[in-house]
Amino acid sequence: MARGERSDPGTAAKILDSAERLVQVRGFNAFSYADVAAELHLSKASLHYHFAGKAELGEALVLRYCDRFLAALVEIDRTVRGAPSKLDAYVDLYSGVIADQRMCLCGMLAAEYPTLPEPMQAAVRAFIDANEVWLSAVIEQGVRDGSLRRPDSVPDTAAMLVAGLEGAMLVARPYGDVTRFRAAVSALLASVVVAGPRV
Amino acid sequence: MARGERSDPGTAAKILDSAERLVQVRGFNAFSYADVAAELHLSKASLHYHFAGKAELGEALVLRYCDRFLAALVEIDRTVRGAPSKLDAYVDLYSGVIADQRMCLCGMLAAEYPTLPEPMQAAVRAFIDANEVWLSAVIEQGVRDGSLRRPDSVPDTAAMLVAGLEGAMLVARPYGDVTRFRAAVSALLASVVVAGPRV
DNA sequence: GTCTATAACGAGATAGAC
DNA sequence: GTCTATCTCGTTATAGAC
Repeated sequence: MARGERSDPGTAAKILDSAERLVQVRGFNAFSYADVAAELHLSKASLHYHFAGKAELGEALVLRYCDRFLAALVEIDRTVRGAPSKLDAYVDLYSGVIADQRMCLCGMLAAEYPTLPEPMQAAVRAFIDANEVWLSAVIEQGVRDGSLRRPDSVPDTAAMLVAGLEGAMLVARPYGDVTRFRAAVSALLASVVVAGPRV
Repeated sequence: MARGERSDPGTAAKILDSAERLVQVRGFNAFSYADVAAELHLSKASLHYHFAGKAELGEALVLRYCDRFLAALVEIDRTVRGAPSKLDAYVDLYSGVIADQRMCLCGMLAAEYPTLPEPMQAAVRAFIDANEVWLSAVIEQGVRDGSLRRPDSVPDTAAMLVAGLEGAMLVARPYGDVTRFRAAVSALLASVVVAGPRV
């Protein structure tokens, strides 16, 4: 179902799946073509056939990740009505990632940012920007209908939520479970949700 | 003035200073003995004289960082009275780090956590635990005297603040200035501080 | 305590056969 | 499209002179 992949879509997608997991767990600088090759029982040379170099693989990785994430946000807008429920659905996107012992791909890349090739850097910024734009719209909606409160301006509150979620994933990693993540996120949501029950 | 360093304290401290900066900017996996040696105009072999291997250097690095950070928390307790002012002083510790274009050392290491030698992993956990314990005490104090509100339980609110600050540093990195950091932190503080002016 | 020299290894990448 | 073989480079680490 992938949209515009060159050559054999099956193999390229498998390479992206493997590399994505490795980057989310270890980081872009701590994974290698050899790791992916071993996981897929391929040679390193085959990887170079599909992705010319690590920079190109990394760029494809982050572009696909952003596409999927933004598509999930569109899907939330399409299927969920209330602002607090939209926030819950948004948090669930992150919960699903950390449940796998992974870090958000773009959060990991933000840590490694100064070492990344420029196209990857640009994509990471675009991911963060898009998250803040989407959250700002949700906050606006919730403030209008009284379901959300904002401790500060709308964009600053959106920035707080992105930072809080990325940070909650980061800080939870050393403990290897979702408990720490849920603790921080519970307080974060409580600071913006007016009445409704928390998840 | 360093406390218990082996051999020449001057050189060892310089190595730690250089390595610390490199890890905070690039990450533990993306810096090398060669980088430190070049910066200090020393040979790689000299580094091995002071720190047997990268694992030992990394452990010394994170232990020194934790010592300093915890000492700064003790100093805040000694010199600052009100809970909101303590929070401001706490935030300033982070602001000083990001003003240098650095990530919190332990935040960076949390991202790289699965790839680290075990002694470094344990020190990262201890850093996070200590931060949450200290913040919990500040929140307790502020709730008692009415200067702070807590959106959730005390430990969960403490976890939110650690996550929010680490995440704010992480998310600000791609933009190379403190603006994004201040935005998220402004909203974060506003969600717990009852009345007083924000910094 | 610092150096040069080098070992031993793994990384990213390419050539060319099949 | 995948392979084996190889190249080149950077990495951590060690030996031994000064």
